[in-house]
Amino acid sequence: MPELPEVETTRRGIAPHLTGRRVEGVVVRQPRLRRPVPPDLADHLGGQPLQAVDRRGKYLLLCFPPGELIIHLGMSGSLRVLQDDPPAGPHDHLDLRFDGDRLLRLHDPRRFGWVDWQPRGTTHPWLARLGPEPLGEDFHDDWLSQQAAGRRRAIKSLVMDSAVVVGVGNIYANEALWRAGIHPHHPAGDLARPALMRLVGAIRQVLQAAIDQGGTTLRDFTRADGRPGYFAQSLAVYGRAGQACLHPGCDGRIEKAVIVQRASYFCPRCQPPP
DNA sequence: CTAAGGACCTGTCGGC
DNA sequence: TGCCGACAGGTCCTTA
Repeated sequence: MPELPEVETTRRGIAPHLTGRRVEGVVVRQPRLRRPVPPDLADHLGGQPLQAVDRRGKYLLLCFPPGELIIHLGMSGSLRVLQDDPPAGPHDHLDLRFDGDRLLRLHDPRRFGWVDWQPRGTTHPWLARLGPEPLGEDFHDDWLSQQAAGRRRAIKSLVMDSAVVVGVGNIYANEALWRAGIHPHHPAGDLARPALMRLVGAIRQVLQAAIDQGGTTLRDFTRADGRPGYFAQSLAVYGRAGQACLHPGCDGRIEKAVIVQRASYFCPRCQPPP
């Protein structure tokens, strides 16, 4: 479910309801997520005020004075802010109860998400390896060129590598490559500089547009307030196999192929094979 | 070092 | 209508 725009939408949805409030209780119903939920979460969080909700790539960071609670939503996770204490349903694995009867509830049917504690001043090993934020100033032409140089792997695989740039998942990788006119299977190291420049711009544009529209709702993604995101209607290639390419004047039809184990959609005319 | 494949889970959808 | 396999937004770890 969540790529960077969905995580950012979630962050913006929960932060205003919880920032400044203290944790009054922690309920773990299912500790077996992708990694085990730390058994001592309540010791870290109890009585602590939430200072901010930050995001790094697709990781949410709930910041408290002694450290940060890291939450990754995996494929199917979502967070909701609820009032009072409504009954938990299936797959409601974790609750954080805050003052004012606010409840932050983690729901994750596939349990690919995970939660961990990071003491203040330390960096979790998984966060330490992350590349630049796609919407930040450290993600630029020089960086992508340097990362692509000498690499034989498919460009789609490269931009989905979180050490290269964070937050570009399968949907938005497909969309950005279409916008940039690059075939997803093109060897990264063979791409000319102008193509890589277009790709940097396209990644930025597609992610920003998706954030502006509240993320993409496919199947079970809903925002923290329960409303859907609207970017799905803006998808140009993802899920559009067999349909007409949306580039003006192009008479191509979107094709689907599996590249590096993931569904890839592209226009064979706008994105010529290498 | 690089790149590909497997693993972790459940729910949904299409086809027979 | 019912069953079964394929597939789904992620990413770490192992293997070659």
